[in-house]
Amino acid sequence: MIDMDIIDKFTGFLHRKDLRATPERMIIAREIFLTDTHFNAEDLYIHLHNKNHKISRATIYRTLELLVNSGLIRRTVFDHHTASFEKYLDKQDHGHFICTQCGKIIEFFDQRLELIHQALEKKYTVTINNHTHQIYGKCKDCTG
Amino acid sequence: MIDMDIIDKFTGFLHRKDLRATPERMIIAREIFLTDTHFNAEDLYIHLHNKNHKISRATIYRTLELLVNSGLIRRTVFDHHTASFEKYLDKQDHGHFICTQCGKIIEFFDQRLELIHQALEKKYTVTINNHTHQIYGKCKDCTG
DNA sequence: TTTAATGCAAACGCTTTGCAAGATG
DNA sequence: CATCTTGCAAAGCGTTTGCATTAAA
Repeated sequence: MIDMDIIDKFTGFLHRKDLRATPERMIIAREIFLTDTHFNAEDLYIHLHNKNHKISRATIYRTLELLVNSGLIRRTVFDHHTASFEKYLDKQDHGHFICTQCGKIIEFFDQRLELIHQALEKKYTVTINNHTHQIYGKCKDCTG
Repeated sequence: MIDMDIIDKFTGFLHRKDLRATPERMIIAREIFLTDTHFNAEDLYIHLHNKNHKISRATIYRTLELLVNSGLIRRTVFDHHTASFEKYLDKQDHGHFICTQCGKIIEFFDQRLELIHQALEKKYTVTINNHTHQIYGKCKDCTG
């Protein structure tokens, strides 16, 4: 089960850091890994409360940070205000196309990006840790 | 004079939109185009007050929005909170490398990005309006 | 039983906005 | 003189934090 895998990885991370596997953390991790969308903290808060999991916003924010640090989810800021999160386990690096009309997000991948990064590291003698590549425009349905 | 050019373009934009070329707007536009760095609203506020231009933050935010809409400056959100701005007249499209240690920003350009965008437009039938490409890591001086 | 996590509500930081006073075309 | 813009202060919004209470190991 993929779920189990994720829960295991998260508890492993928590133990290594001497942190506790609380019910709240487990619920949050499980719910995130049952869905496959981009979401923000408030989405998650509402989703959890709809499922009768009364977890505070504070705990959600704190747990999202842990999940980011563990590498299990990725945080992206698409525009100003509101950070977006997505599951990131065993997922290949990708950019995002965001439709400015309907909000749809398309994940895209292009190997040439890797070449651009390599060239950059070489040219400026820098070390790359992470990156974000966001493209804004109109999707197929919203053009016209 | 490049300056004059920018002031002209801005007033042209304002007139087209039936907006007024107030002293505050002219001062802000001039100061932005006298410098060549990335800056945020607060930087600009302080800079203006150091030069004894007592312009309110509200007006700065409102004018920055106009300048973005006119295409004369570009707005980028590097990480959460605080939007960054840069002069964008006659400037080629570029990405940003941001050193997570010292904050230095390197602008980089790679023609292959254009190819990636073309492929994306074709593959998903989308229209691209703009994009941001940010790379985080350590610069030459901060590695080690 | 020690140390960490939760929830609450208040604080935060950047940005936006309502409104009265003032300036522009 | 009609309309737009300014400055102020207050509100907005997402996020973080201090603190007392509760719970994990």
